Amino acid sequence: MRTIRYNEIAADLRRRVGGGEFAAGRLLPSEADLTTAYGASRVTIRRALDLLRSEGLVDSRQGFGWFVAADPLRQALGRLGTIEDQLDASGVRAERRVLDFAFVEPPATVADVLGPGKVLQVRRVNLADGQPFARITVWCPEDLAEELSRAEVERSPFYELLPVSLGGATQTIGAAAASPEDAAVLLIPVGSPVLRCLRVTKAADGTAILVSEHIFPAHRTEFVIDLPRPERSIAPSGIRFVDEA
Amino acid sequence: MRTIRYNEIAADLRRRVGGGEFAAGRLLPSEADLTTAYGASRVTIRRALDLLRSEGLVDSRQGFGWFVAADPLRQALGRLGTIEDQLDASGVRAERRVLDFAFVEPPATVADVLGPGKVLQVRRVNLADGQPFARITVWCPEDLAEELSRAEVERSPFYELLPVSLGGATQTIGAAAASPEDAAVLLIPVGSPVLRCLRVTKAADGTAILVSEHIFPAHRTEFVIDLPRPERSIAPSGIRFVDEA
DNA sequence: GTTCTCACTTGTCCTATACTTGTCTATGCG
DNA sequence: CGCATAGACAAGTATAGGACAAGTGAGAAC
Repeated sequence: MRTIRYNEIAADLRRRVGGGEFAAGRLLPSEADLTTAYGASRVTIRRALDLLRSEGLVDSRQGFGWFVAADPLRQALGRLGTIEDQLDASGVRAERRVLDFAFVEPPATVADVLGPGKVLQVRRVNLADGQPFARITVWCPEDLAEELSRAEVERSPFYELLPVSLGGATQTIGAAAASPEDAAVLLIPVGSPVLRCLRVTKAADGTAILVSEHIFPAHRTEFVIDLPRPERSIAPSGIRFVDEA
Repeated sequence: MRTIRYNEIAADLRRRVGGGEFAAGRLLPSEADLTTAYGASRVTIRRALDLLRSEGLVDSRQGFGWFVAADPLRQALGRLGTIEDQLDASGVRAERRVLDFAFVEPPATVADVLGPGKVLQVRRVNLADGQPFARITVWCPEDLAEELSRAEVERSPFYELLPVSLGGATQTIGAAAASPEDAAVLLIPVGSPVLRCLRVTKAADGTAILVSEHIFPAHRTEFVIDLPRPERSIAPSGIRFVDEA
């Protein structure tokens, strides 16, 4: 009975990865180490690892190594994506409607982050299956927003329109009572609870390029955060608690 | 197991900063001191410090030094920790008060997660500097809670009392209006906005062992989440958006 | 008081080494 | 032809060690 070597190795690695020997986010031994450990050639080891990658179990970065991938669902949604993407992924028809498109002096809180100077302020409402879903205000520095048109902003998310590569974001989640504007746009009573998310998006070089405020009606929305096993994860999960009092 | 040195150093510094060894606003040892202390090169030390800066824990000024970031309550843990730890770390006196301690039939939503059978239900209020800060209800399966006393629960967080190793948690963050019970405990008006966090904690083997509901008054609290740069992150942060409608 | 100097700090660049994955070729075996 | 071994090279990463510029702060000199 002839067995396929890389399938054996893949099965063994699958067991080790799934069995928690390598927890999410941790590095696997290098291909060279695995070569000696399994007594197989590097090509064979790589075929086994490629198999595991195609299953979404592990991933690699050149020059760095192989590591255990997070839960595929988490992975897909954990990236810096738009809410529309996430809705699309769950089969909900998402729609954007621009209420307001103007270059203005930013509010103080926005100026603190983006620096002085005029900004493009876009007010939008997002609809999911025709229902108002989120009231969004985006502020973007004037020099980055020069080329943007109202139609473009209505059609595509900001992330796709800006001519810079994104570096990450910090999001603050809080609760608040719906303001009259929120209530009018979201079709909810004034004072009813809403989730308020303030997101600061940074470019790859670390400069803040986008500030956005998302208001969600509480009854329709919630955030889910996975806190990884504390001691095992390379990247800290990044949730922290803040008192703004 | 391969490890990345700057990640280890960052983890150690994170612990020292969060643990109060360096008080808010205080200077950290200079990079030169840290290189000798950790036996690493300056490049490595700086990568660790840059990591901590990206998390908002520390900051630096040329010619001056590295210091713990200004906002005292921002220097939280990130890890799967208790809110009390995070308050302690920032010098706020945290206090737990048990309101209710009973073995009961769980609500349906809790039974869905923990399975059938009686559970220990503990209602608590957390105080920060004497002010009610969070209203917490914890449900724990009866067989795990047999040895727990009311005094123990008042004294220590659940995480330290359970005889199992923790595997991670999933936390849901939503907004709601304060119920009469919330209002009475937190000293806020009925109907005012609150943050409602439902956390399911799992053991290392993946079985759910704890369900807890945390109610925070909106005006005092918010969550901060860092979404890392997509392509550089090993373990995605794992925030996802859900629609519960 | 003001100004200067000097020690010390971080910010930014460089070179160099070792190690990793990504990709390719050549070869043997059934 | 698929599977395996062996090797070579490119590209990326981690770390060490160094050099220099620029900012800070305290004390000396005036």
